[in-house]
Amino acid sequence: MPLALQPVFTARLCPHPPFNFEATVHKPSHFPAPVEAYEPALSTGRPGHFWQTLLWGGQPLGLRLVEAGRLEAPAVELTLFAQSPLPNATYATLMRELRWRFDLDADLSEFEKICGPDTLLAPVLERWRGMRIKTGGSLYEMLVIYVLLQNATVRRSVQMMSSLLECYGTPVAFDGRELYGFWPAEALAAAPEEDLRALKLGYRARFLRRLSQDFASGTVDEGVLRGLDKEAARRELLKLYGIGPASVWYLLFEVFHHYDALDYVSPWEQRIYSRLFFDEDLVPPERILDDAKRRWGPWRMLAAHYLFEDLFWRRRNEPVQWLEELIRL
DNA sequence: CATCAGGGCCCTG
DNA sequence: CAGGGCCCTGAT
Repeated sequence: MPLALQPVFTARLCPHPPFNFEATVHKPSHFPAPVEAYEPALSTGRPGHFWQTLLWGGQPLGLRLVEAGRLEAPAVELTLFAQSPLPNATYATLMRELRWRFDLDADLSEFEKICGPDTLLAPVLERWRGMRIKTGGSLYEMLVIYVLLQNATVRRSVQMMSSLLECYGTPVAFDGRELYGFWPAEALAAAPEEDLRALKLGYRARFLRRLSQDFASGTVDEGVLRGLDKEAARRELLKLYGIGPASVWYLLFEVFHHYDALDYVSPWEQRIYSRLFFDEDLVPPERILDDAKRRWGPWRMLAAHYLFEDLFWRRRNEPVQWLEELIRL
């Protein structure tokens, strides 16, 4: 039986305009995991809805976001679900955390001014103006996801994530949704490596165990890392076991919000950027990086994110053949 | 039936 | 710094 959560707190969030709810809460390029759910706005007038679980202070919470205003007059209705009411201080901390995770205070005006006229970006900005980074989970949770992406196809990453959630996650029910709450780092830190290998994680079992142990023993401070500049953060993150340049690239952008974090391209993205930026099959990484730097400067990763997500939104309406071959779901 | 690479990274020489 | 090895899968 899933853990039943009740509404305990509501708030109206006002993002810095312009804001695009749909493009911020839902990233079609991400592999699906049963820790979140998204329902687009319906023609009946029902606004867009987003749900996710949130492990906070050791207990699983539910979060619901509903679009309540867009672009220049943005607003989001937020509801928190829990087993029982939480202290007001916790709500305040959570609101700050969520403003960060959904990048609600970002000022995109310079980005739009400088990059808006760019021939590649202009049509995309037209469609997705106000899109932000979304940090789907805590640093620990995002590290788990990035480890599962390593040297695996999308299908395999999805399988590994499901196995882990079924084994170590907490099923919760709120607002008519059933999702999994993430496990605490302690849970995997204590798990024997054979147990993890039984979930077909392969050599990633060792990475996840070591990372979980490091987080359980409190040797990593996400707050401190958020305060570092990009290069300092990169150096620190590379020290994490099982985390190399490809994972750090994702981290610096998605988790630490460095809009210029396009300093590395891994093979999969190389193929996609080659098509998007040059309409070619495979362009050398250096050329991709140089071109992005020249076009978008300090906003190059944010710009790449816009192009990338736009592609995956387009794919929903009609399959993009070359992309389908790369995804192999 | 083999062999190979896939949204890497560690470790060794 | 280069290169072998690593888990598991689906493609060839």
